[in-house]
Amino acid sequence: MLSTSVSVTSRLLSLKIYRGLGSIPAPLYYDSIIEPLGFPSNDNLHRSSNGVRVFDLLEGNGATALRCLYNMLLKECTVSKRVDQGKTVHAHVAKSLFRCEVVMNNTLLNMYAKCGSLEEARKVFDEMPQRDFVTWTTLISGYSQHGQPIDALVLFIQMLRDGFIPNEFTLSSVVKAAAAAEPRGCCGQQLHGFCLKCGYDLNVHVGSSLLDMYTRYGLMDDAQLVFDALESRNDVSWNVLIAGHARRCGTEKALEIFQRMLREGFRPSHFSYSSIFGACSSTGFLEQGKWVHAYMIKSGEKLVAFAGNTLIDMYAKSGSIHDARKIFDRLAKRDIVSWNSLLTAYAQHGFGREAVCLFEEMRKAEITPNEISFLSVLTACSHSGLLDEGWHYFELMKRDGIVPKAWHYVTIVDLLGRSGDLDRALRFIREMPIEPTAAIWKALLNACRMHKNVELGAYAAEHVFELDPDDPGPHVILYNIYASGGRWNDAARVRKKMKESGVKKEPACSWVEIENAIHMFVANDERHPQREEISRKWEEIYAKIKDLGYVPDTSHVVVHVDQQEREVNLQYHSEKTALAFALLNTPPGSTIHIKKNIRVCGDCHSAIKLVSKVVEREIIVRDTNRFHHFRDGTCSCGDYW
DNA sequence: TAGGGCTCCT
Repeated sequence: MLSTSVSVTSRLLSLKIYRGLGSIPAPLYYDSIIEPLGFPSNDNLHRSSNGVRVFDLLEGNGATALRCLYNMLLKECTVSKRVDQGKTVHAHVAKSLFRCEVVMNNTLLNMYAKCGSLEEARKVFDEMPQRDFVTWTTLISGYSQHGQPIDALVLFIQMLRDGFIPNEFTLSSVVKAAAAAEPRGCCGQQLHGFCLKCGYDLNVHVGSSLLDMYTRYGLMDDAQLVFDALESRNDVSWNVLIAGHARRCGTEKALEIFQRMLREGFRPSHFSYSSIFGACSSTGFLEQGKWVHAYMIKSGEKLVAFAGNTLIDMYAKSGSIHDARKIFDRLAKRDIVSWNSLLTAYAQHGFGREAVCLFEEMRKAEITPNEISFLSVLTACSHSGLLDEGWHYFELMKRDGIVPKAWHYVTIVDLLGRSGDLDRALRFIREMPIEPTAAIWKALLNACRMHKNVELGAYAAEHVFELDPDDPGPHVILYNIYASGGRWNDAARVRKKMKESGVKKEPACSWVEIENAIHMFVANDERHPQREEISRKWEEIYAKIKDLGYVPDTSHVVVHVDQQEREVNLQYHSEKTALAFALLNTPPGSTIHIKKNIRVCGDCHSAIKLVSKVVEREIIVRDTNRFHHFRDGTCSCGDYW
């Protein structure tokens, strides 16, 4: 028996499994193999990078050493997700005296499950002569962690039928599966009842899973109840609650829980920071986000990619593209998401040249761009009108073996549309190997609006209405195309159709953040306490920009009323009111940040360009698509958005 | 030998 084991060990070594696994540190050999066998500590052993010397020492107890070796190799394969090498170890285990051992098979099953090789894991499970509750739990968590929640739930029911008793490990995985399996079903609540009956509902692991499940269902009060009842809390339970509120745009609540977490003496991790920064960026709470960033620096937390990437996104989405770059430069170690975050930021701000430079820098650093990197650089090219560069990267992407997805095609249609070559854009749509999506037709529709092509615009709009009938945006764009061409009958028809189909234009609103407070404005707002001052300020600005040649473009008023009334209507658009308010309440010379829930209107765009010149200030407007940097009478979008 | 939180995307 002994000689067989040793010979398997030698064969493993001769198969270069050890070497193929890379650097298993020598102390690990000592801790896992040598010490349990009672060998004395040996400095040479610690320093040795050559496993052979270690195994020379093991000949005295082959079976135990071999079990340790298999466990250690499988652990290494699991951690480094090297399933191919795991299969080689599996082949040896299958021929060994351990092949029927439950624990050894559980380890193998775990290796496959963790690597996401669920078919292999299932095969091990099915072929096991004996199973225990760990066997069931391991496969359930494998399914749960790798996007097969229904399989996890089915297996859980089978487990119960076979008479196995689940424990806190099983339940935390199965609750996670329930949260992913259905948007808001009763299955999760039934499971909660089951956990309660088993006495696991207050356990920190099961409780955190339940808490997460309720936040995903949107049942925040239930989540809070679970959290309050937990018998103990750790950083994960706090982070789950913070992340839950952050995901649901409950930024203020997320910040409040974060502060409570600090008060109760828990140290935030990069998960906490990442959730907070993500929440601040999606809702535009820049000042609060900066405060948390400052706290992070003060507490000595290192800027790792995980939180740093969200911070890049936060600064970029708040309009501070230069701060986003600073964070990127300070990251000790960057991953692909770091590069993509900054690329995306440049794309959203219309910094096409910078995006192209960064993309090249990335390739020089031997980082392989993925489909998001290409999407970002293509979007940046289209937002800056870099037609040739855009084509170049589209071809490069295909050469690199990345199959373009619908959103890549959108950017190319946008790029061609922007250049004014609408026929080529249409030809491109007809020749693409995928079925055009609503977004692709929307890109063409938008180009038709820009270049005032009524016929093609109507054609593109028909496709959009068919594929995405509920989006009010395209109806408004088609209305504007007809209106700006003076075709009021057609425009009225679009309006009638909107009414009949129940599609409602989203009410426009703009907001500014001044000294930690968000001020929101809607068109013709009569209720604002400073409305008279705002109105006077705008009239003053209006007179100045008129002197510079501003002519109100009344085609942007989506109501067919007389010319004078249309001009008046235009002057009370929410972005103009927000701008007047910001001018009244911020120091001269400072940058003004405005956010809008829909696309900036064309007339406001022309007006804000001139305002930036008149007041000599930079004005940054974020709408649903992108950022506009207005400075000295021009906009970074080059009037195409 | 098994568990919970995970950033970038038209």
